[in-house]
Amino acid sequence: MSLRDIFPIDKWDFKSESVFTDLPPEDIHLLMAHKTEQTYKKGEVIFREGSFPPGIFYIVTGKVKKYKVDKDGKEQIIYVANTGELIGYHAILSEDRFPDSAAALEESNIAFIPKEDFLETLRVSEVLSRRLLKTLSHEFAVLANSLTMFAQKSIRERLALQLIVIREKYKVNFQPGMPVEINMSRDDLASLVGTARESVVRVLTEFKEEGLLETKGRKIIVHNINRLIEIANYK
Amino acid sequence: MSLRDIFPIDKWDFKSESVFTDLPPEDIHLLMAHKTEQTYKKGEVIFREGSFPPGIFYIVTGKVKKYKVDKDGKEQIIYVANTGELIGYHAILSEDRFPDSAAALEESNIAFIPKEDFLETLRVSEVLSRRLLKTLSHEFAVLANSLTMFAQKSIRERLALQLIVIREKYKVNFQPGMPVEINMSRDDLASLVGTARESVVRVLTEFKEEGLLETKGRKIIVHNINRLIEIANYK
DNA sequence: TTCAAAAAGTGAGATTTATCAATTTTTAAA
DNA sequence: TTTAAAAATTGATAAATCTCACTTTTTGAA
Repeated sequence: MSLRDIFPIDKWDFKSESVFTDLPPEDIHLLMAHKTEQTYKKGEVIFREGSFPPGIFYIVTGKVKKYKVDKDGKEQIIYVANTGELIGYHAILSEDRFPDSAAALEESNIAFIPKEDFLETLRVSEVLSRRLLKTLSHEFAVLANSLTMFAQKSIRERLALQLIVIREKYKVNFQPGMPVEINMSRDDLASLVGTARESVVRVLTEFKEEGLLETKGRKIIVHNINRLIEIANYK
Repeated sequence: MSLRDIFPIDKWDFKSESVFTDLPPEDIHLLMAHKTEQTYKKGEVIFREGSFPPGIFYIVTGKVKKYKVDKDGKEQIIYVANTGELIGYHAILSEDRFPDSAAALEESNIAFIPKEDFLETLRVSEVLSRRLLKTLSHEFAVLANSLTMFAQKSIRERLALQLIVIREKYKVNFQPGMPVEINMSRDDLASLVGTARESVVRVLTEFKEEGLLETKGRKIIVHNINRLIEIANYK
């Protein structure tokens, strides 16, 4: 039984399908004409909110947090993008600055595609344009869900929900029955859940005491996802 | 001096410019070929989350709340759409059900455009397609801001911010110096701020005592928007 | 205009969450 | 391996917010 059967993961994940699905080879070629690939170390910033976008980024491998920093320096993670996802296109499409920052959550391989190539491909490719419209409107649904979660759910509920969602992203070479290790700092988890680090730790302790998960160092291994789904209290 | 000079209202409002700006007359004609117009009474539902989208809606006059209802029946307003805005297109573009519900906040005149006409216009009109991409990516920035607000700001800050944002939407035939009356139920305000009605009332009372605003029945008239901006504590 | 229903407002107490100040554990560089 | 720095954890207390029960005011239909 897949998670998808018991939890609507698509409502919390941007990537229902890749932006490049069904993209004709010639479009891909045009898009990739001047791409450059670069490795970002854990914590390294890929782009910063408020700066002008030089192009878009494709996550070849790794994970990236998209976040905002408020005037007091407090960080809020908007979304965690995974291998195969495109980032940084909102700024170019809206003809504005980056609305958020992006940093590698782990060592990541990221391809850079110059703005000109992206816009040119968009101009000629109806498929790309259509796919971006689909992606962006799906993202709207995901953000609307997140927004409602932050506005209405308790920290316990939010942490349960985010553990379910983030766990999916830590499934690499996953085989059924194989344990999934969530390897995320408590500070990042707190920023994802929208709370203080101490509160995350306390609820994690509760979950441990209830036998829902175990920790190995900073790593979290979920044992009872069904119960987490119940706690998340999501219709 | 306009609000725009002292507060980044665009970061909180979807409508930086209309989706129909620069749309060639022939595209408009195609889009409007089978449009029907209908009046919705205050509170009347326009579409409901989870149902399949028959088309898109254009607000000719009036205001519409886009909201989600959670399993306990609690309502969360995602966004308040105003005269001139298009709603309901996310579901069609994402080939999914409506991600949220929409209801009239006041008596509203709303045009319905069948799905087929919208998709056909999108197929032939590069301008429409491009404009929707721009609109959707701007919406992303707005929702990311809202999300951060819910996750990190106090109720006092959130209410101050939403009063600034919502007040703009109640400027009809506005002349400088003319008072703007925000005519919104405390329940809707609470749903917009993500809190309980009582908390909204209490903070409104504080604001009144501090001389920032007055109320006339349910109507709110802001007197000191600069101070509200300070309280909102937004960079 | 009247008046009943709906909405707004108030108070007290309970609950949740944040903050601060530690202590313990983990991580990664030498 | 060792070990210092970083990260995680814990406890106590303060602050914010919610909930419930109630009163007052407003609204809109008759």
